[in-house]
Amino acid sequence: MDITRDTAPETNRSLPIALLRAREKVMGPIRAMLADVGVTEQQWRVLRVLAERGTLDPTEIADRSCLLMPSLTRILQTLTTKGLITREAHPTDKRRQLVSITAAGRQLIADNLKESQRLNAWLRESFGADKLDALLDLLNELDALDRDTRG
Amino acid sequence: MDITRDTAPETNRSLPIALLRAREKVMGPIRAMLADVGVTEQQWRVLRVLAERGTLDPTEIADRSCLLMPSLTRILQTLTTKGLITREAHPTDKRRQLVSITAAGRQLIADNLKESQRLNAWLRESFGADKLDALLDLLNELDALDRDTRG
DNA sequence: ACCTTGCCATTAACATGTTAAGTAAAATGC
DNA sequence: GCATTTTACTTAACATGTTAATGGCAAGGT
Repeated sequence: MDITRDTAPETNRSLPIALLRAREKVMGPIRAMLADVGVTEQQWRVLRVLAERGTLDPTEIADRSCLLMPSLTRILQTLTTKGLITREAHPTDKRRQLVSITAAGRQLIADNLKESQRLNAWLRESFGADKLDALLDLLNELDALDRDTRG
Repeated sequence: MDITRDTAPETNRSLPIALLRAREKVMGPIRAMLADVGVTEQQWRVLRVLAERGTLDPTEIADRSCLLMPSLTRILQTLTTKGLITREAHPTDKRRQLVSITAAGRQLIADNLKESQRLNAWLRESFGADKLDALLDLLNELDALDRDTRG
């Protein structure tokens, strides 16, 4: 009746679950901060990418912010309505768009940057800088698995 | 104009993004497998928990499968419709329910167990058992951050 | 020019994530 | 015993995740 030994590992040794819990731990405070200014975690990611890289087309935004195109389509609509981004047609390729962050968008980022950095600093201090770096290295290595085997 | 140096780290050094990418890397093949039998990743987690622990109330299922109650409510409805679980009233507490997996539910798990183990084995081999364990340790440690400081 | 192919973005349809509010029943306090 | 609070679950409303299909446009081949 008890099939525990035949199934996948317990939840704390299950990588998908462990990744989920860790992400929730890290994102909780950030979500709370962003909720106060009325943007979601995903919208924040898009704004950050645009602030860092400048004008981009949706495909590249999706890649850099880890969003699927259908989600991004809706998010860009929302951000446009909120006046945080602008969209214009690509000069030569009519399939594409060019998305830019507005002054209001940059202001929103500026307003939350310090708090965001505070949270990062707390994590680094409370978890340990060495462990945090080790964790990031392992995660990046995991993400690169298939790409490496092809090269 | 370039505010990169004043903002949070690049995406590959951003823990939330790194966790997201790593999770997608691990979950992709599992999702593909589950799609073939018509259950989602979350439904699979619920069935697994019920198979491992036996009859449970929704609150404990939510805790063990890392789902919020509103999501779980819908998932339990779906699984009931699919005939994979059954729900009965708690004998003494009328607020509660008791959820059990059906024979069909156990069969679904049995049918996918080997493939699931194959994917786990591939990950362990391809990423390295030592690294995988180190990663799980770090993730669990991160998840336990606040609890430790309170004790 | 024409046709095929591929790409960019959107839409559709369904499932889940997330927060807040609601409902019913149990536990608590006086 | 009754009012208050707490608990368990549900519902609502909106945003995103996910896969498949669609429409408009560009590129290549003939």
